[in-house]
Amino acid sequence: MKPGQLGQKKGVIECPEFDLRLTLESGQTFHWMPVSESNGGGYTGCIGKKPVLLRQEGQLLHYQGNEGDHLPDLIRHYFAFDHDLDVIRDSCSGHPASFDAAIACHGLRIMRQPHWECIASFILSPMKQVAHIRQMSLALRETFGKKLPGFPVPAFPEPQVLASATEEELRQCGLGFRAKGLLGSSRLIASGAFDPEALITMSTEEARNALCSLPGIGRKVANCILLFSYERLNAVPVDVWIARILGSFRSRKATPEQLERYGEKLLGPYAGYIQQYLFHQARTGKLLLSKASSAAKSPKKSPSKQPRRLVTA
DNA sequence: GACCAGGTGCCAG
DNA sequence: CTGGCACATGGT
Repeated sequence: MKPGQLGQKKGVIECPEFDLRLTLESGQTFHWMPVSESNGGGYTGCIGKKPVLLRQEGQLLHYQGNEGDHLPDLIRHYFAFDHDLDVIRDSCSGHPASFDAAIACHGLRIMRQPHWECIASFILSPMKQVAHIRQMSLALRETFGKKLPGFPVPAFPEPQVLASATEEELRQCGLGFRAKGLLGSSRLIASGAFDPEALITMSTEEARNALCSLPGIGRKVANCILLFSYERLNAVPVDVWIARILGSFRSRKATPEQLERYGEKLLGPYAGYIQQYLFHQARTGKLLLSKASSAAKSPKKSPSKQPRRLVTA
């Protein structure tokens, strides 16, 4: 393709019940770059290897990308416009706090992200805030990813590329102890010993076990990947936030796996979706978890673990 | 400066 | 099986 034509394909598609900003900033994907208002607003990023600029105006989504990338279908699939959000919202109408969160997060969709990109991104996630995961993932793209002419964000590097890097090179992207897991997982996939595509036809349980066999992936990260890349909409990743929330619904000192099963049961067939609504509300301070939190962490003192109360703002 | 972040792996009881 | 701890980094 000639350079002059890059990024010249424009169009618009309908996007009912969709909030682009909310979806891209909800902590399921990490590389989309906001465009300043003075430059027209919106976000630039890649859907797999295909770069695109997106701008939402009400129920319309304007896109700009490369000729021949079949962007409308790609976009609809990536953002899962086929998910029926009304059904999902109503699936938790029996649980007030969840229902409130679902209404507040109207238009937040669980995406279908490319498998490897999602696996790698969540290997970066342990003990990091969303903003930091974003930094690391962008650093990997800048350092190892393929540049996409006319667009600021490079593609996510293939497993083969990361597999041939050194752990030290990965650490220079700010990964810290996560570099080892990412390198190990890259190698297993690059060598063919692990095939992300094979999980598609597995049961959720089998797929989770497969993911947990990769270095740097435990149950929480596996559930994120299942939810955000393999359409397992009932998968419940139990992180610190969800543990607090579910713990306040139920009781303190349940194991993460107990909380996960409790969440699956409480939140229903779309538990992963509802979990994401609760996660977003809690993380953005719209679910108030009462402040007894810092007291529960003093190393030596008696562990007076009071349950944190959950209140809707 | 302490505290916390979309946890995992490993080792001792 | 459970509890405890090291592991890196960057922002409040």
